[in-house]
Amino acid sequence: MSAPSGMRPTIRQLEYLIAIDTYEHIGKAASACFVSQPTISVQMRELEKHLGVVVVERVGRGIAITAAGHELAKRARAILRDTDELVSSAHRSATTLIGPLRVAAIPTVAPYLLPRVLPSVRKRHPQAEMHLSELMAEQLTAALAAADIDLGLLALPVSDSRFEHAVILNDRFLVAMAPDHPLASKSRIPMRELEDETVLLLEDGHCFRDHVRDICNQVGARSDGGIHGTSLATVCQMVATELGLTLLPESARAVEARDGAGVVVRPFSDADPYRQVVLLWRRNAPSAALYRQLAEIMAAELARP
Amino acid sequence: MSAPSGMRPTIRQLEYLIAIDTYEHIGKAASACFVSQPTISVQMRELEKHLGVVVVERVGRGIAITAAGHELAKRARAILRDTDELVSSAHRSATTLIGPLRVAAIPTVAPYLLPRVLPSVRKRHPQAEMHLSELMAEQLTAALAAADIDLGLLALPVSDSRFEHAVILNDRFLVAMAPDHPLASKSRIPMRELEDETVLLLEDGHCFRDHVRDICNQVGARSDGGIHGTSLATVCQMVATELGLTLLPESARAVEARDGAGVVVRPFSDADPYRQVVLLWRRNAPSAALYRQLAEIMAAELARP
DNA sequence: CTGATTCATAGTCCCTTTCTATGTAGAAAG
DNA sequence: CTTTCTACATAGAAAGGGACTATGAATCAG
Repeated sequence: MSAPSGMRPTIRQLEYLIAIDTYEHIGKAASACFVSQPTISVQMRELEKHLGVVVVERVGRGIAITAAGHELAKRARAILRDTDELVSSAHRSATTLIGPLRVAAIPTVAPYLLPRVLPSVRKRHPQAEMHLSELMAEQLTAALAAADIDLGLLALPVSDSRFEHAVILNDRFLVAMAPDHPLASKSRIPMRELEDETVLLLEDGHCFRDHVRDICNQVGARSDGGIHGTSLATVCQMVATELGLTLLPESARAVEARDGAGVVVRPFSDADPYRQVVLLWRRNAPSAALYRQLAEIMAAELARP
Repeated sequence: MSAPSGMRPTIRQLEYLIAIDTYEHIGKAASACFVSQPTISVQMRELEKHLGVVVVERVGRGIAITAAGHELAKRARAILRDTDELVSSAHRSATTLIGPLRVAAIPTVAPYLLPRVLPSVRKRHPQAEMHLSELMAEQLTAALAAADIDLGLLALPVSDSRFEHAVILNDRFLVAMAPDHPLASKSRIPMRELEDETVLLLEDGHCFRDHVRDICNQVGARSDGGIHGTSLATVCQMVATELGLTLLPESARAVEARDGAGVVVRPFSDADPYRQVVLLWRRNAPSAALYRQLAEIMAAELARP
């Protein structure tokens, strides 16, 4: 395919050939190419040597292009046109995302935030095909580092100097419980009330699990039972069956604590824990500037209720 | 169209880009291109500078090609493919006529020999489009010298060192007369018998007119009357109406002295004058070798009755 | 922490391209 | 027929660019 090829002509030789075909006059062709007349002569000789075909024929005091030369010039024109298109395509992609944009989000973010931010992303980069995937934080950062994906949506902390991030949402934690739960009677819940409550967790590997357990450890809630849900949806179903309570990110409220889900949420009264959801990319990613723009678009989208 | 463009990438840069897109590894790309590793690095940096877009991104200890780079590589592949096609097209045209082959013949040759030789020419060069024209010797040689045409079919003599020719037919002169003419009773005619006959000529400018008049001058025939035909067909019609006799090239016999044309032809008994019909081209024409081949094909075609 | 791998950088060399100056051939003019 | 002009070819020199070697920096593995 891309052979070693010391045997391909030069772009410049093709330019000269086209100029000759256009003017049928070496001097004028040289002027048009902003080079001296011998330059054209020499390069055409060179081209003829490589191609094994005579392109220009001396006739009288001038020249004539051969039929073969004319045919080659026609092809050369097409090649240069394609080359110019390649160049302008490159310029376009300097300011616009091109090709598939591979985005991954952690499972506690994907179902709740992606549907809200994707439309505005598509609006900003309509021609950018998007590939979405759902990965837990650890695999997500590995994939990002290996350039298997371009962008990540996850929660802080992310400690890796190879990455750069922008916060797109401060996502409050809410207490989620069955409507009949004793605490449900209060509109705001003091943290201490969680003491002695059973807090249901996600299974291992979810960073949100760690967030929740940290809080539980602070207030002395039981969170080490053998009960783990594989997703927030599962955990909420368990909450609805009164197996215990849990914490939910506010972003999940509309989906998981919707009317009829059997789950109600309450904010804390004496604290305001939250997770920071960020857009993450490789620090030296070529489109880092565009990614920062994207983050702002997402944050703006999420800011309005 | 063919701008000065120090701004176009180099073919070689495109080759390197493709290699990188193929291997996603600078070292392997370098090996594939038979150059050292820094060569690829430097040229890619150069390409990126020109195009204003990042093509390769350092990731870990290796590299990844950007979406933009992949897109550019795709275009580059097409460009190189077209370039290779240009090269092989050039090689083809080194051994085969390409593009329009512009052929002119003098009026006393065109109607009689072109129909006989063209089929074999087409057979030899099926893809060569042919442009035919009819020009008298003087304009024909001028057009050939100016490269307005590629080949000429005419009769010797041609004295111009810029040209080269090959004889394709020795074309005997025959006496043409009305069937009732006194000389028609003889199967072969002594030249002297033309003395005191009126020989009809073509109008000025036809080389065949000169050939005929030379012969007339030798034997003392009257050929300076005010009667001139604009073509051999016209002259033959005049002969049929018994305005006089004329000489015809044997090649015209089948057409002009066909049964029912009112003209019969007889060879000379004591001489064998003829004209030499040649294929003519510019000595330094790139396809001179092919033209010589063509002449041989024509001669062979005309040799069989 | 050490060693290996991979790409980037620096400096040098050399080939290629291009230039200027000159030669040569054909065409037009006297 | 000679002169002169125009146009392209050639030769030699200068400049530029591409490629190489050697080395440095970063990452990952053991």
